[in-house]
Amino acid sequence: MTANILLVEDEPAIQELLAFNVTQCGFRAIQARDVASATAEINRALPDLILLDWMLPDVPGVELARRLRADQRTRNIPIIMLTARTDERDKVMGLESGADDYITKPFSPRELMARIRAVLRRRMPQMSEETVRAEGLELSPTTHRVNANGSPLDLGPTEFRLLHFFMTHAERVYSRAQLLDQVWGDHVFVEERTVDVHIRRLRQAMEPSGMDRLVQTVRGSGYRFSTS
Amino acid sequence: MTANILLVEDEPAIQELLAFNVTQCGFRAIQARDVASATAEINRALPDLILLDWMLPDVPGVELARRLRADQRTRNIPIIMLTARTDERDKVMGLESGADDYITKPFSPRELMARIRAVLRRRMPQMSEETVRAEGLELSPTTHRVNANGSPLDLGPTEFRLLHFFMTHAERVYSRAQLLDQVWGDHVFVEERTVDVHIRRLRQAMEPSGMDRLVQTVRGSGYRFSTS
DNA sequence: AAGTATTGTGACAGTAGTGTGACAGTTACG
DNA sequence: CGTAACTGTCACACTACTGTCACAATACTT
Repeated sequence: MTANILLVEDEPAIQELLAFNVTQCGFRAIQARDVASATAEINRALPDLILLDWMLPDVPGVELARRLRADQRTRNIPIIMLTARTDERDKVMGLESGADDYITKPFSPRELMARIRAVLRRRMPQMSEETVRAEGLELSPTTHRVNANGSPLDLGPTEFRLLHFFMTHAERVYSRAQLLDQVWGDHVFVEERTVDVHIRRLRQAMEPSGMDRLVQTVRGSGYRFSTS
Repeated sequence: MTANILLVEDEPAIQELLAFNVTQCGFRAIQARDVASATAEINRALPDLILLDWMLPDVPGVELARRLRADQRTRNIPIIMLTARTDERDKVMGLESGADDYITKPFSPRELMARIRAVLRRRMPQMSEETVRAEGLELSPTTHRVNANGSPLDLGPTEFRLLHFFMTHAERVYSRAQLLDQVWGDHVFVEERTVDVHIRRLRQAMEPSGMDRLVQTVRGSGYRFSTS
């Protein structure tokens, strides 16, 4: 997964530091010194994530963020704001402009990387519109249908999203909180045990085809979707 | 969650101030005046966070940070650098050495505490998620699975954490008290002999693959995970 | 060799974590 | 509207795990 990351920053020293760290982590760094060249780069090829400085020579970074959010094509590109100001109001403005996260200068490279990864991880699942297949299961996001060994599965909306998430994130264990974040959304206020109930409903729907064994409980940790 | 914080600072006045603030916030303060004693403290028991002064009598703080980052066992311990210098180059150097954050003297106690909490919050949830391998053993925290020469091991939650700790802290002997701190958590009230029982359960699970020999008893001291 | 300290082991009750059925409130849709 | 589907929550059942003990086995001391 070599994501393209667009760095918009005018100070050469910081620009260089960013590029160094980003490439170090296996991402591809695309550099821009101002909003004008950033826009050009975006038009050339959509990046997977934008690291955007607050202060830029031509137009404020927030303004670019707003523009990107207004455009259908760039709406879903995650943005991390890079700002020197620390007072709360600026932070809120940065977020309300559509940034997914922000980080204040001076920043620690480790923290920056952690946030980049977190944002990318959060974004990735919703980009996949392709049909997912695994172990006789076939889930198609576009037609909203699931097949288990040829016979259709009847799932509710939540169970569908849950199964879709599991199939695109197989093997890994997810805690109830993580599943709530990923499947329900990271803002909702729902009991963690609700996850259990939907897991059960998913298993119940998968039981006739014998596929329910794929949804596994990891006691003390959460759940896992696995073919073994 | 009373985290252990190691304070490495030579000036007695600041050392005291740090210790006061840290304990005030419910953390346990471990004090060291130089790199030598800091290293000794780290070897005795791994702290959850290190507050590291830039200038120290024996070795520069950055050097200690680099060393800690190079060692497998201490790689994931968050470090906050404490520095009087404010010019940008020093900051970058401090961060590239692997510090998670830094704070310039003179600092406000509130800011210090905020950073400590932020770093801890960021660190705590993830216990080094990388797959650990040793001698035909393969433990993956993300999938929550253990393989011993290809065949899966069935471990309870505690045995899993115990093995994970051992594999990431191989060769070294740990007393029962230290194991309770590191694997159970430093707040729990549990008999020391309980460790013995879990060691036995771990060995029992590893026995079919012949891996139980890796968990060794050091009479009078504790246990050790070793490949020899 | 006996005596003492330390560790291994089996059993067991209590408990935390999970499965499950039922139900009321909500939304979707004809 | 009225009905059907879906959602979130609860109470209860059930299971696996935990911590502790008593006693056996072992290593060390004198």
